[in-house]
Amino acid sequence: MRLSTKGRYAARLMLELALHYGKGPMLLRDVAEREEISEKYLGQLVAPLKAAGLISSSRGAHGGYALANAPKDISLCEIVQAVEGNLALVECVHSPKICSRVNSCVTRDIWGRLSERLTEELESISLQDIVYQHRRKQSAQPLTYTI
Amino acid sequence: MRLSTKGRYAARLMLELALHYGKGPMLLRDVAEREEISEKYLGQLVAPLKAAGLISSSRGAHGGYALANAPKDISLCEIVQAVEGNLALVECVHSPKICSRVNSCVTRDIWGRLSERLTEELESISLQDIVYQHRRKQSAQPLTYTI
DNA sequence: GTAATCACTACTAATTTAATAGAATTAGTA
DNA sequence: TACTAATTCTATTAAATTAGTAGTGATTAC
Repeated sequence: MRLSTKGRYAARLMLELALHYGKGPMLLRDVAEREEISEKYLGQLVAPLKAAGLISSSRGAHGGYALANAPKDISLCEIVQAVEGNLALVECVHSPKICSRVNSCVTRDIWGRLSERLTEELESISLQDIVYQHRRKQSAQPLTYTI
Repeated sequence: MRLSTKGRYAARLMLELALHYGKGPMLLRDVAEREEISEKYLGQLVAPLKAAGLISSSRGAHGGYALANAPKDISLCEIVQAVEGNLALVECVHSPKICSRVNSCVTRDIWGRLSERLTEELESISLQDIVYQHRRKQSAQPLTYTI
């Protein structure tokens, strides 16, 4: 029950855009370098994020990507959902037709409620929260070199 | 971020054993028939469940499987964990060594806390709870044939 | 001793994941 | 207009995972 790289990388991509918020579009190349993720692979993740209205892009020279809204108005849930699809822990929760047992299957109900709880948790975390936690953690980090 | 058939089938297998609790060992063949799951595949799931101390088995004629403890004393968390391994949403939470960024990566902290919340939710659901909900649902079910 | 049952191991087809590669499109600027 | 920098789109692929199937061996009740 692991989150794939899509969701994980999308979260890191969005964090970089949030850290750059208000400073114009950010190059995908820079995001890729800072997060040590393949630029080409990130290139595939921005499409669904844009389709979901979470980021905007400008092409050509001096182009790049920027958050479509303020960090406080973007939830982690939206980010993960954009790249991973619905967050149901089992497929039958969203696609009842795939199983003939849905009407009698109590485990489906349980997985459904758990999926809702998980979604609520993800909704409660905003990109702004992640920025705060990142800044706090950065300032607590020891330097990686000695003077 | 889906639960695999291992976790889902294990939950259904354990529910059948719980419904049969106190009536001696239950044949895997009967579990397979009632739940419409391949008996051979279920045969692979019982090994980790037994290793985790959740079920006991008796071999030979009149053998079968039974819960090792009362349904109220077995949590859904134990069942899923037995067959799926640890419930971390991302691998680096339990295996920090696989990524050099763990010390500075704030998203790892977030996935870690979410994994904990999910684990708590699963711990709060006992097999007895599932039996209750199953019985309630069964009695509310309309008959599948008309008189 | 034989039939019934669990136990163990090996194999496999299909799907998903995690990319890589390259051509096409768009926009700013000299 | 031509050039360059950037996103956008589509195809391909190697590796890993999933969801089984198959067969043989070990154990026990009768």
